[in-house]
Amino acid sequence: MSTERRAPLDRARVADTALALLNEVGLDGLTLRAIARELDVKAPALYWHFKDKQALLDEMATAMYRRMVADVGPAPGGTWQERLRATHHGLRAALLAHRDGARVFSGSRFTGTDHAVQMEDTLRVFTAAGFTLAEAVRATSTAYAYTVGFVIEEQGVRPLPGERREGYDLEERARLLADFPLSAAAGPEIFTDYDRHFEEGLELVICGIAARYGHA
Amino acid sequence: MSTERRAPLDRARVADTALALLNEVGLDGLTLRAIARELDVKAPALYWHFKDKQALLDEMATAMYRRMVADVGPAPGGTWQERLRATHHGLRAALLAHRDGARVFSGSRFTGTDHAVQMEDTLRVFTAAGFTLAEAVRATSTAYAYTVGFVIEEQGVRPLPGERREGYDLEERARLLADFPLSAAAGPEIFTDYDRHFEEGLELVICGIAARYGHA
DNA sequence: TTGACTCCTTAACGACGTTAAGGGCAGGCT
DNA sequence: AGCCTGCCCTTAACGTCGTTAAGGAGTCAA
Repeated sequence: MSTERRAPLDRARVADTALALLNEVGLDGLTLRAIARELDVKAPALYWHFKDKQALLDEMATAMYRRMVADVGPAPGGTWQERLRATHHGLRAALLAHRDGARVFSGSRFTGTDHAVQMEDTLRVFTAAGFTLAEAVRATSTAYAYTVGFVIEEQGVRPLPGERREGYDLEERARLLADFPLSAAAGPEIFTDYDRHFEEGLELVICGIAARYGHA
Repeated sequence: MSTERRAPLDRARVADTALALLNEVGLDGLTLRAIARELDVKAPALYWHFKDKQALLDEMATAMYRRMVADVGPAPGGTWQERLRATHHGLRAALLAHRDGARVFSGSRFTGTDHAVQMEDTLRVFTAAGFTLAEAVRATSTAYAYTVGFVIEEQGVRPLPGERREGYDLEERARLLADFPLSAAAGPEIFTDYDRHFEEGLELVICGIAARYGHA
């Protein structure tokens, strides 16, 4: 008989396990009992490490952000445009890495101040390029809102890359919107090719920042 | 004794009542039992009109959109910039009109095809201004993602205009981020004056569309 | 040996979304 | 008049959820 005792839980391991489970069951299926089962523990044990479920979701969001920062890396010597492209491609990838990732992320707040490292880096790149701090914050916040909004929409249609939620049949949509020819024709332009469309929208935002604040 | 019988429910009245209740209790408190109580009815009665709770939330989102369209009105003779400004100010106002409005809205899908009237109007304005359909969809979708993302963030901090969620004290934030001077100084630029900041971000998007697609 | 601290269990509570079964009331048919 | 059909709602209940209360097993220091 094995007398080995499981190593004690910690917040990071719980969050990682919960993120893995999220991909299988989705946010609605992500119950404390299911997470606990995955950790070989009973549900109330989680309350030793988190004050409530929201605190666990916050830790999950923080873990997602940390992973994104690790993938993107620190600010290199590039332009503010390259920086913005890199961070927001990374952010979208981090959100897409988990089913309902954007909903989890946008409904939570970071624990700790780790996220400030990246924020500081980015703001430094912008102010060094001649932006005022207010302009830099406007530019990055606008791009951030765009990315989060985009991925929320995207995951509403496509929970995980490759899957597709029911009720989004393009042909049926075209039939329903027969009286609205432009809207009907817009279907493929809205509901396909999210990678390219995200990129194009991000370029629109970047162009706008350059045009309005004049730091080409 | 009053033998008057309550008029039968219908989907619209249920959705309206639920939206009113939403402002008092928030999305987490918006239970079918509470909605039913407000309508002087028992919870299972709602299942006669909606197949499940999500269908009711979809109807609520549709009602929000309808109200926004009514406020904005049909496409006037203005430019595409004016059109974009009008619709997205209207959209933000509609989302802000209800606590957790953006979360309800972004998690739901419209019932029916009413929303296509406005979409068609907008796409017509853009194509008439010289945009290809693909450009028009990119432009409007980008602005849409921005607005939804912005208001989700906004309502995370400020559930209803005038209120402020706890845990967002600017002074405490500045103290925590003492090691990150730019991020610390960015606080007021992020967490105050949402009206003006939304407008500025929207102008960035509009500038980007004009610059990249060249239809001044 | 005792006591404190850490990390987890068992048991239970109230609330939730949802389903099953059926009842009252309207209107049209015989 | 009686009956049927369909609409709109009720009562009762099921299983699951987040969460709390109480306590137990293990570790380590005094």
